[in-house]
This record gives sequence, C-alpha cells and structure tokens, in this order.
Amino acid sequence: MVSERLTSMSRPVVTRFAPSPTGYLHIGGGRTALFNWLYARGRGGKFLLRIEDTDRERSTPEATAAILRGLTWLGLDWDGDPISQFERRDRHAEVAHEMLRRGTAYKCFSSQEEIAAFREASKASYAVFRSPWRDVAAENHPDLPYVIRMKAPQSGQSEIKDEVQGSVIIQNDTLDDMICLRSDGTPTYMLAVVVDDHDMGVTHVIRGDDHLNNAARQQMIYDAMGWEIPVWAHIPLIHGPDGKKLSKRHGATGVEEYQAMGYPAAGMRNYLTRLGWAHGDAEIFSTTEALAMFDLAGIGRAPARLDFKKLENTCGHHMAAMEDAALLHELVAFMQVAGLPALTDAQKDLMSRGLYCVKDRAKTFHELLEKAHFMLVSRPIVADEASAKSLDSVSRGILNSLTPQLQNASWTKADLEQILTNAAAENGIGFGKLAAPLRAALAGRSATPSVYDMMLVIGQTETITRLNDATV
RNA sequence: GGCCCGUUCGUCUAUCGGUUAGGACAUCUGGUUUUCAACCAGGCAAGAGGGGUUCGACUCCCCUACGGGCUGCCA
Repeated sequence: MVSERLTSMSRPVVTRFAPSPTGYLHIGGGRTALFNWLYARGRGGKFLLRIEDTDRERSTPEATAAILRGLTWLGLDWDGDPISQFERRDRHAEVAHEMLRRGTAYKCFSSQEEIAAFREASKASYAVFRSPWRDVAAENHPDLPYVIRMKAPQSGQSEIKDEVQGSVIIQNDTLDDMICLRSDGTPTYMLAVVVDDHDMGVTHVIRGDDHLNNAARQQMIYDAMGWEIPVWAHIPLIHGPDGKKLSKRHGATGVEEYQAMGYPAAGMRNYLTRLGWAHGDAEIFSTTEALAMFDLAGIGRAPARLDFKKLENTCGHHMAAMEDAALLHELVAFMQVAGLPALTDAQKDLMSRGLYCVKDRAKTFHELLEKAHFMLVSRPIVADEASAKSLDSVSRGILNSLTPQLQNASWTKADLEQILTNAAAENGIGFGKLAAPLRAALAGRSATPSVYDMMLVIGQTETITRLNDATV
C-alpha cells in the first residue's frame, strides 16, 4: 500500500462525486459517493458534486434530479452547488489550447474515416493508432477540421500510485495520443475530468476501478499542465448476489428502489460502508463512528457482492436504535416514496406514542408498518386468516369475561399483567392461549407487539371497544 | 488479441512470514419466550490450482485457471 503523499496531507481534503446524468443513482455510484463523503467529512474536508453532462444526447435534468434525491436520501450532503461539466466547456477548450502552446498537444487532421479504416486494417494486431500529424509543423497544416491530441510519451512507463490498488505500472507504448478536444471544439471526458478536478481543487479521487487505466492517461495531462496529481483510490465495483456485474436482473440497482423497499437510510449507509471496506471487526456503527473510522487503507481490492440478508440485519439494528421522532419522520417520507396513503394526524399521534414497541421488531419500514397495524386500523377490525383461527367461541367467551375487570383497571402495565395472567390461570390455559385471541381482537394480526404494549398504546376505551367488537 | 486489476467459510471480511486462520450475516442444534422480532449457548463452514523463495507461507515471486476492467472524436 502506498502511503499518502506529504503534499496532500498538508492541505485540506477535497473529494468529489461525478455522476453522469443518464439515469437514476446506481447503488454502486451511491457507495462511491458515500466513500468520498466519508473520507472528506471525516477529515473536515469538502465533498463536491460535479454532473458530467457533456454527453448532450443522454443527459437529462430529470436524471440529475433523481441523482440528487438519491444522495439526499442517503444523507450525503455536498458543498456548494453541483457543477455542470458542460457549462465549463470553454475552460476545457482553453486548457487544450494551452497544451498546444506548450507543445504538449498537437493538432491532428486525420478524419474519423481514416481512423476507422486504420482500425479495420489492424484488427488482428490491435495496434494503437499513431497520428501522422504528431510532428508536423504548423506551416504545413491543411485548412481542415482537426482534433487536439495529447502528445503522450511513447516509451517508458507510467506509474499510478493508488491507495487501494498499490503501484500500477502501465507501459506508455500501449497508449495512443488521446483526443482532448474534438473537431467540433468540445472537450472529451479525459480532458474535462482532469481540468475540473484540478480547478475544483480535488485532492483525492475516489472512483470505480473501471477508471484505473484512465488514470495513467489523465496523469499525462496533469504533467502537461504542470499540475499536481491527486491521490488516487480506485475502488472495486459492486456485484450482484451471483457475482456478476450488478444489473436489473438482480432486482434493485437504483438507490431509490432501496428506499422504496423500506430500508432505513442509516442502515443502508452502514451496510454500504461495510461493503468493500472493513475496520477490524466493526460491523454495526453509527454514521459518526463511520466518519471517525473510515480510511482508504481499509478498502478491499475485490468486488463485493450485495447480500440482502445482511442488509436487512444491519437495517434492523438501526431501526431499533433510531429516535422515535426521527423514525416517524423517515417513515412518512418512505410512505410517500412507496406510494402509500399518508398518515393522518391521529395516526401520527398514536405512532409517536407506540413506536417504541414496534421499532425493535422490524428491519424495514414495510415490516414496521405491518407491526404497527394495530395503531393504524380503524374499527371494525377485520382479523386476517391466521389470527382469525384463534377467535373461536371459547376464546371469545374468555375475552368477554375480561371486560369488567378491564373497566376497573388502572391501566398500568403491572395492573394489566395481573389481570391477564389471572384470567389465563382461571381458565386453565397458558398465557399464549390468551394472547392469541387478544391479538386477533386488538390488531387483527397474529404477529404484533406485546399485548400489554398494544393495550397501553391504544388506551382503555379503545381496548374494551375492540374486545367487544370481537366477542359479538 | 494486448494491457491492467482481482481470487480467505455460502456472503461481507480480519490477518499485513510463525494464529487451533478471528468476527459478522446466512444456515443448523438446543435454550428462553406472549406471536413476530430479538436474545443466550453451541455446531457446520475458507486461503482457486501448480511451482518457487524461506527454518517457516493465506501473507513475497512466477505460471495456470476463473472473474472483472480498459483498449471511442462515450462518460
């Protein structure tokens, strides 16, 4: 592992996330953003956003909005306004021309047809294209459209000092003179990233390892302009459960889909942080703890597979640990995204009083809602198939006999406990046999919080009314 | 084809030349229990294959296999 360069350690960290606005925020992109965010924020640095919208055909404002929504949901905040790469095209062109002046780039008049013909002819050898214009003096240039190509070294090697991949050596003769400025005057990606990262003061480039090879060429631009090369950290991509590249076939690929599936953002952050990164045995941790622990050295080099079981488990821990108010707030947002009807004020009120007894039994918001059903239904309560079985004539009779005692109860947990255990004993049944019909009557479900908690939450009047409903 | 990266239990991973290869999720067995969730105790389970280097390799080097990436006037 290469240690961080001194120059970079002496200035504040600036990272960035640079998505192409061609669709929703991919879960892999979300993790890349998270790593950048953790690294910068954990060090008091800046986390910037750049929208790589130079591909005018595929870029849409809707996609940009979706990406920002995804980041916001994940809790990743960025500094300043997102930067549009497209709007910086003049600056990119300016740098290309500066390279021309410096002699580190040249005008190439080869047409796309000529290049295509070269590729066709050298299909077998896969030779790299060598422009015949590399060393042609300006006075011999024709009056034709041209591109500006990087005058890259053709021998020797380039070293990428990568914090994750270690030292990576690329032979310079395998690289062609990449195009920096197209014949229509627009910049290519390779030029634009370097110029933007430099101008934005990015100190650490943390991105997918599909860019590892690109780093060698990008370094050449930094060198050509005399700019300082940032610290590289190329992280492996996320794969589906079967080890293949994550695709729609695997289910959810978009961050917002995970929100709709009901995973709490804190759990998602925790899980995603641990996916491809480790710090000893740390598994369940808060974002504050993650910020303190996160480092580049802990990032693994192999692609990690998404494991929904572990995601759920992680989310369960966070769900239980969340403050009631925050949990309710996130639940409301979730219901909106999932297209569920909004909670009424009465429901919210009940929920804020009863969340304590459901949050540690759920791993997703869908489960939370299911467990909270007793707070959300309105009478008459219809017992579902499983719970209806426990409402036979015998148990109805027992429930009915409970009513007078409940009417006189002080409605504390201790009091209710005494009434119910006595009732079970008097009827010669185990407590479980009594709890089942109570669940059916109070919630219409067989999987619910403790019967005591339900009674406490909905209150005396409502409890008795529901029992009466069930016994008629 | 060329170049680059990767490969520890089913999964996420720890290990940075000497460990009974550890933890977590999942799974299995028992316990607890008021259903669900949880909890407690325990079990199963791993260094891709082959060569080196070394007193000693999961760890360092090479080869092979498999997976991934790059090889655009896409990003």
